[in-house]
Formats: sequence, structure tokens, C-alpha cells
Amino acid sequence: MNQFAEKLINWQRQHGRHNLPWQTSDPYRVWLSEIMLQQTQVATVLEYYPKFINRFPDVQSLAEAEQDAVLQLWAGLGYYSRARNLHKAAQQIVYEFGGQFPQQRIELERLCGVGRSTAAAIAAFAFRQPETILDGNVKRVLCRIFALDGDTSDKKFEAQLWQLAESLLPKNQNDMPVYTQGLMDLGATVCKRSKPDCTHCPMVSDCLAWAQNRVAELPRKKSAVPIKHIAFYWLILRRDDGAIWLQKRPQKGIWAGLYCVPCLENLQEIESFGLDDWQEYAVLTHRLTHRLLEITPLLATHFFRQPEDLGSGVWVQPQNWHEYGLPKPLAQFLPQIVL
DNA sequence: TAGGCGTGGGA
DNA sequence: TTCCCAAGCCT
Repeated sequence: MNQFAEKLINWQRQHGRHNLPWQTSDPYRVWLSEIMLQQTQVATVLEYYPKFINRFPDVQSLAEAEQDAVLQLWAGLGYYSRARNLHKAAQQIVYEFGGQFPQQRIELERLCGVGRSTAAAIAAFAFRQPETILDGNVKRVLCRIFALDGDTSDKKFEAQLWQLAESLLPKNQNDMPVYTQGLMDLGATVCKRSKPDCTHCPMVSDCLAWAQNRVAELPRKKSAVPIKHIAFYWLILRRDDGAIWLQKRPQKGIWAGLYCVPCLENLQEIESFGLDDWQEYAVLTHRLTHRLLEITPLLATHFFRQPEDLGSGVWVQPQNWHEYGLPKPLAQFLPQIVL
């Protein structure tokens, strides 16, 4: 067996993580965890994963669910296309694959929201297939050990990393789960982006970045993308009984599929709601990865035209807000305007 | 193919 | 405060 895999496997057994709730060979649980963990930290996922498993314990129950029920459990976790694709993929498994997860990576990639790395993780953890993952952790580990200074967002360089990662796989397929977990654990707990703990790294004697004193500069940073500012209004319509008017957002764009108050790009649009008065709140900012939302909440309590006439939506009482998947900043703001 | 897509945490 | 980015994928 190659030395890299052997060292990593031994290190994982002694020093890796072994108590994460998704460490199982059940493909459903592995799949769900991999989707939740995309661009999301373990500590955050630990808050959502048990609730999701409790409500949808298997792929059948998820396939039969309403999209709103799935998004409700996902609300606050971000990247909501993951939830919509998760729901679609559950239906693919039940109705196209006869309720059984495919075992080959290439087949798993047919599932909505499952790319090569996620497919490889499922194939490795659940079916011991000799497939490598290549997530942010693995890219960082490889760039350091082999002192590679390419741009990890560059497709050609990424292709080289895939090839390198494949060449490092253990020969014994039974080692695939512990090896794959070791890759993730090493990147997450030792070979971290900042303040890597090289003195406790099982690979330090092989690490070219360490030998060249270049650990801090690898992997190379990609050029920063300028952040766009987006300004809009939230029109909060509150009925005399305290209910708020919520609309399901379109299936594309920010907060797709979630429930939200009407968003207006300018104050002229407010005329269509037939308002004669409203209260304006201070601008609240909400930062996304590549956008800065500048939201001005408007509260209206007297309106002579019913919003039902302007589009579909639902009146929701404050005690029932939690039953709807709301964007995080809205869920945080709404309590301020409770009667 | 490069930009779109959330939220939270660390420095 | 401000910036970067974390178990990526889709179009």
C-alpha cells in the first residue's frame, strides 16, 4: 500500500473523528450529511441533521414530503437549492432507482445536487468504492504536501488534483471509509486554512510545503470577486389580528422556494398595494458571500386592497411563523413587529 | 465558464 | 470592521 494512504489511515484510527452522527454505511444518511456539509461547517450541520433525520428517517419519507416541509427544516442553513435538489433526488431514487441507492460513483452523479466529490463520498463511505473525494479540505492538503501553487478554482489545475488524489487511494477497498474520513479530518483538524497544527501532522515528514516553509502561502488564494450591493424594501403587511402576509419565493434566485414578505425594488411599487400610510424601519444589512443586501423594512397596518388580489400568499400568525421556511434575516427581524 | 447561491465563524 | 472561506453544484 502506498505510504500516504497507510499513514493517513493509521492517523485517522487514532486521532480522527469517530462520533459524528452520519458516520454510518447507510447511503441515505451519508448522502444527507454530504449535502448539508457542502460549504457548511460541521458545528452548524450538527444542529440541523438530527432534526432532519427525525422527520425524514429514510429516502421514501423524504420523497413523499411536500417541498415546503423540506425547506422548513432547511431554513437557516443556507444554499436552499441544496434542499430542493435533495427533495428531487429522493424522488429520483424512489421512482427511477426503485428505492435503492446506486453504488457506482458515476450513477450517483445522476442525482440532483450530487457532483463528483459528493458522489465519491457516498460511494466510499456507503459502498467502499475506490473513488476519491476532492473538497476544499483535500485540495488544501494536497497543495501543501506536494507544494502545488496552482489556483484551486482553475479547472485545469483542479483536474490535476483529481488525478493526484486518485493516485493516492488505498489498495484495499475495505479501507475506503476510514481513508476518506481521514482526508476530511486531516484538513479540518490539523491542516487547517489558518493556524495549521503541523507539529501534530502525520504527513509532516513528507510535506513539501513544510520543508520549503510555504505552508502559510498554500493553497494559493484566488482573486477576490467584488461584492455587489443590492437594495430593496420588505413590505410587511400586518393584519389587525397580527397575521403577516407571506409569499413563496420563485424557484430561482436568492432564498428560492422560501417564504418571505413582498420585496420591492422601489417605493413606486408600493402604490399597487393601495397603502395610505406605513412605518419605515432602519436599513438592515445582510451579507452573502458575494452580495451585500441592504433591506429597508416597511410596516403597513392599514390597507384597503387585499394582497390576495395581487398574487398567491398566506396570512400567518406569529406563533405559526416557525412552520414556514423563512430567510434568516427575516426570521430575526419579524419578532420586532409583533403586536 | 464564470458567476450565482446563505450563513456563521475566525482573524 | 472587514474580509475570507467552509465536506460544491448548477447553469
